[in-house]
Amino acid sequence: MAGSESPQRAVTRNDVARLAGVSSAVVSYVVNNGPRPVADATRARVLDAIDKLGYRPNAAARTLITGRSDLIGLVVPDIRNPYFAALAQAAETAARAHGVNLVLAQGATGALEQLFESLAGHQAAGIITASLPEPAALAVVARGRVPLVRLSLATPSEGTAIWPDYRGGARSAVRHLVEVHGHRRVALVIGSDHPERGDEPPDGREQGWRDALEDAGLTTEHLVRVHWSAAGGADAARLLATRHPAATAVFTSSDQQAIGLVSGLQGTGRSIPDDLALASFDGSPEAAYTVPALTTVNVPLAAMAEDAVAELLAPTGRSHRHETRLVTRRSCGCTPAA
Amino acid sequence: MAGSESPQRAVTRNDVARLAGVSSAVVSYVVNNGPRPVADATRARVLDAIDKLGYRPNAAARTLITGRSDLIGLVVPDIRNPYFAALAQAAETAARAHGVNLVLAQGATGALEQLFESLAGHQAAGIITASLPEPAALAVVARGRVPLVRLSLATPSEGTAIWPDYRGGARSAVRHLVEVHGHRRVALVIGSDHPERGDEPPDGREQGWRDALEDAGLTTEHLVRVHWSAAGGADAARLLATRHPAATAVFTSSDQQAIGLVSGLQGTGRSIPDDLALASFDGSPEAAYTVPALTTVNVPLAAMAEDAVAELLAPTGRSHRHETRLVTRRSCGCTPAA
DNA sequence: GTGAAAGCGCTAACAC
DNA sequence: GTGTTAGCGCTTTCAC
Repeated sequence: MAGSESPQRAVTRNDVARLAGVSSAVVSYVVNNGPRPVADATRARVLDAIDKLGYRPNAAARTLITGRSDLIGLVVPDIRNPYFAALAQAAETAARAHGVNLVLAQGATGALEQLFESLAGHQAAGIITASLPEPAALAVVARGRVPLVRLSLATPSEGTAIWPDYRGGARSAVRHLVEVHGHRRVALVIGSDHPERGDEPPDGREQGWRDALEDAGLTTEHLVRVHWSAAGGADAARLLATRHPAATAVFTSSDQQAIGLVSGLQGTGRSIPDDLALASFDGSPEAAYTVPALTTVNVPLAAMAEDAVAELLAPTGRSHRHETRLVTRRSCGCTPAA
Repeated sequence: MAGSESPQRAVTRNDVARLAGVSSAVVSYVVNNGPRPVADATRARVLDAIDKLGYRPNAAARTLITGRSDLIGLVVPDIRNPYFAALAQAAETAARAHGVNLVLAQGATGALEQLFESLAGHQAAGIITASLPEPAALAVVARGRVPLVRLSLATPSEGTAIWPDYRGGARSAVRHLVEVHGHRRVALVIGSDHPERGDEPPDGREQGWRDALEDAGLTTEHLVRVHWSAAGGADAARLLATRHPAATAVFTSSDQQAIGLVSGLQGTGRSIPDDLALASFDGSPEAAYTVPALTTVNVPLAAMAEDAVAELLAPTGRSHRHETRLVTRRSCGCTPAA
């Protein structure tokens, strides 16, 4: 349909060299812009041959010799979770901008060793993980000398970490509920991977909630622990009704929980924001389209992902925190901007 | 902290062979379970050496010689879109089950050539795309002999396709609005990548809506064309109010549009399902947590993704359609199950 | 500014 | 059942 090339064998660098009348080394210099200079005329001939032949470098051969591929791994617990989807889109964009490919892997703590093993076997340039790796998984990347950065995980662990200011963000949301809307009893719906065990390492959101309440001389008694998911939020709606009916406002640790909470409130006769003011954490895009729209703490995922990729490609070993920003919408009682 | 291995040079197959007292070929036979048999005792020695040394096969070397890597590409327009996030999670799960890694790429028609070029350079075992490739991109994979399957794209194109029964699914949803809830004027909110141009190739959802209405002897005059997104759905809310105020029910071509529509209806005095019954298409998880919960046509993404991966790994060239299933919730006027 | 050549780690004939 | 060996396509050192 297109031409008459013989597609039997892949075009190699030698074919290009032959057509351009140069050695294969020169083709390499041209393709990689170095490490040796090439005369302009020669370069043009090579480029021309590459084009004519439809030559495409073999990534495996390059990786084999350099010992480093243009792959980086991204590990998230579940890509369906909109927060991780947003994180993945940010990571893919950043990776692409740096000319590297993202290998997507889903997995939770305890199931990461295999994943890391596979990524290391590919000589991945690095791994970004939003799942907290277990020690065995950490050992794998250490042995393979694969740089690792924890993205969006404030929990202390080895390696570099890039995370949002969970504590400050939570504090600003709760402070908003207290100072702007006058709430005195603000509940916390805190996320957990295992709500029944309740042994999560704290990431600052709970502390931020305490900070804001203590700053205002209020008590921090209304706390409910559920999954991070929308289903968890629906659970929280029930728990709040039975255990903390006096709370007039609530801060949820994820937008998904907020969505589930709103859903779970249906048919209970309580509505948001009139009977219960709501602010959450994440800043996911859908927060603008819920009913009512969510007031939420925006996490700068694009900047964080960019930092994570840059860190992998040129490790500095410096962990750092990113500032968050409160976005007010209807759910806290704010009226839409005119 | 862990041991005292010398992590300077990577452990190779030769190191394993030496420790196990066999040749490197035998190590290969053990690692790959073939192509030649190995005595049990020898196998045990090799496995033991692998374990002791922490040997990990070099994927690049293997790819170089076999000409095929264990990578498959997944191309989606935007992973933040919950439909594609769900598709990606299904694809990742299926890929993992087959022992292959997923390279995530985001891109739309017109920007796929580079992406495919990169994937082909990695000797990807195949590419799953949910974005419709332009001819130039198609040429790349053809030249590189990379199997391609279009997932969730019914639009005619080259290669194999796996898609949901858009037409039948839409028809069943609209029929439900008509037959069960008695609606006579059912609007369609159809998605488009370029609503202003309106030159989308049809995928069956529009036809399914027509089918159901024509089956019932109703007119198909209420049609609005907007983006697939929640923002598009909010636009649709406005357009319906001004252009099609008589419609008493609406079928949206994506859950995101339904979410945006519900959001856009706020403050207009019309509520769902009482003033406007709503059914949509996708079956995304969040449809259960909107307010009201969405009646939607469920797309069997897990099965589709499994088929797509299987097709890449052992091409049959057979395109096929998957059945959908209507899930009724509050938005169409159905009451929750007792 | 260009070329020759030595591998990178692995697979799979092929020999025994 | 096991060992020997010839490359896969590329990068880069070292000559010229």
